[in-house]
Amino acid sequence: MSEVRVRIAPSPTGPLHLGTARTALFNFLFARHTGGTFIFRLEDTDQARSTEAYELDILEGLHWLGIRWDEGPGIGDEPERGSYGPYRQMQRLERYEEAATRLLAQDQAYYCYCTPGELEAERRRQEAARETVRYSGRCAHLTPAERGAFEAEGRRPVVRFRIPPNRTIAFDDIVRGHVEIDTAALGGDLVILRSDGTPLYHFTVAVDDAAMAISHVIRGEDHLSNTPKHILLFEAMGAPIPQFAHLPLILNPDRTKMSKRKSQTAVADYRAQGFIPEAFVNYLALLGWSTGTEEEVLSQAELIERFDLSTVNSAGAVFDRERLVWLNGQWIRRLSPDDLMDRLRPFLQADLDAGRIDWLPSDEEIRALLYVVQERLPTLAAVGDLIRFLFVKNLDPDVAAMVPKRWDAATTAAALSAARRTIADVGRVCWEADEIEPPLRSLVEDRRWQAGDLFMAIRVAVTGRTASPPLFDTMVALGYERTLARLDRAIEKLEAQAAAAP
RNA sequence: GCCCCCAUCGUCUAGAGGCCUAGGACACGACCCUUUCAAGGUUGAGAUCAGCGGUUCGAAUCCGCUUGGGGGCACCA
Repeated sequence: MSEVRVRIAPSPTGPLHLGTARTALFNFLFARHTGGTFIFRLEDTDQARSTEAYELDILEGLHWLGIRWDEGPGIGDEPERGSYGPYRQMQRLERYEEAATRLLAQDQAYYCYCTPGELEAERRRQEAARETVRYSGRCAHLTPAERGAFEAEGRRPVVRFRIPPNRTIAFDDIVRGHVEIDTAALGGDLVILRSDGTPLYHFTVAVDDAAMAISHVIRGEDHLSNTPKHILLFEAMGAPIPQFAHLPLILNPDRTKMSKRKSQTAVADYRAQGFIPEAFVNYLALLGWSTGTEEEVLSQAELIERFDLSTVNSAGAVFDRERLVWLNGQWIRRLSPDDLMDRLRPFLQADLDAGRIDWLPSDEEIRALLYVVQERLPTLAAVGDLIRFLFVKNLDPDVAAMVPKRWDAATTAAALSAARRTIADVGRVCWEADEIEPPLRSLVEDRRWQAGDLFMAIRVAVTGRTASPPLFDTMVALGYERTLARLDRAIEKLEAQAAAAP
């Protein structure tokens, strides 16, 4: 078998899309598994919609996911790599022109002078007559005189590639098996060069895949019906035909092709929401493929080792955010403390910028909290919800939340006062969770309280919420002075409440 | 409209003719653990394998049809 060369060829007409990321990943996994070459090529011939910002978003997004290419553009100041370049189609225009010229010379392509208006009218008529919509081939056999007349009118021709009218194109798709499509269904002769001379997608794909010696074309199922056009172009250029593998589409919950209208499709958004690349890659790899075992949490290395294109599913897969969140939690729990700390910092900074906390916790403060926080994080962005109360100056605990069902405001105030004395005594000696808990438990026992009642009252007093990391660790993180101050403030509020409504 | 593809729990999937009274995971319920929230553990509910015909001693698995869904048919990619 010849060398494996695969490619991802996104178009910078939008931010990195989930589907592009998944296709890139499958190409990458296949290349790494087989020891082949993974190529990145930018399809930027749609000048009207392409932007540099999108290009950067795609480059950086794939990089963030840990998907590296062997050939393709560099990021930032990095130079382009690979000997089949350039890898930006706008820098390959002469090649398409040359290829088109060759096809014209061989009469496999011709100039077409139909205007967009004429084409539009033709299509309407076909639709009205319930005919198959296709280019009629009006310009397929113009005489030099006719061409001259059109030129004299000032018409600028497109170049069309001749699609044979009655041929069945067959290929063996790696994921779908044998596929046959009749050329009659292809819509007639294909425009390969616009009237301004720039090339169109189906043409550039075939020219570049041939020039870059692509061995396997791995892409979304939405290209399945277009494959015969590409095969015909490969044939016309005398290029070998690559193997095809059409991946199932990623779907909206209503099972239509995933779109930004109905789902969140930008990879950057997931990143901003605190998903980590390990989980994202893991999730994407398992959308439409599985190892065949019951393994679910897999690293990039494990995915590469197990990946097999021939066991990719053929049915579309609904994107399930809940499952992604679960995997994200799995991966967050596997991070080392230092790593987690580094990844959390930007999210805490964002909380500070948004005014949700009053100062940025120091590394020591974060480190002290890691072990209580790590198993509670579904996403990195959730860190604020978990520990925000530690980094605000003032807390205004809700009295109703503080008072357990069995108590009223006055008894809660009294209980907290007793607890405050106990805590104050402990803290002077040694401010550690193991030192705080026993005396509070004996207090509970002496007074015949329910442990949960007292602890909940303290929790709300000290954190302002009914759900928090473990209470004693939380108090340690808060510090002796601030814990007491918050208890005092809570007792004040409770007493005021008790006095107002006895 | 025409062409192509697809079809197992709500979702992602295992399943390559007997191992399937269909397994796992997410989500959901219960219980255990427990100071709350998580995490973890145990467990439950959840799929007449879209339907109908065939092939076969035997079908979720092979074939055909039907139905349903999706995708493609640009001087977009």
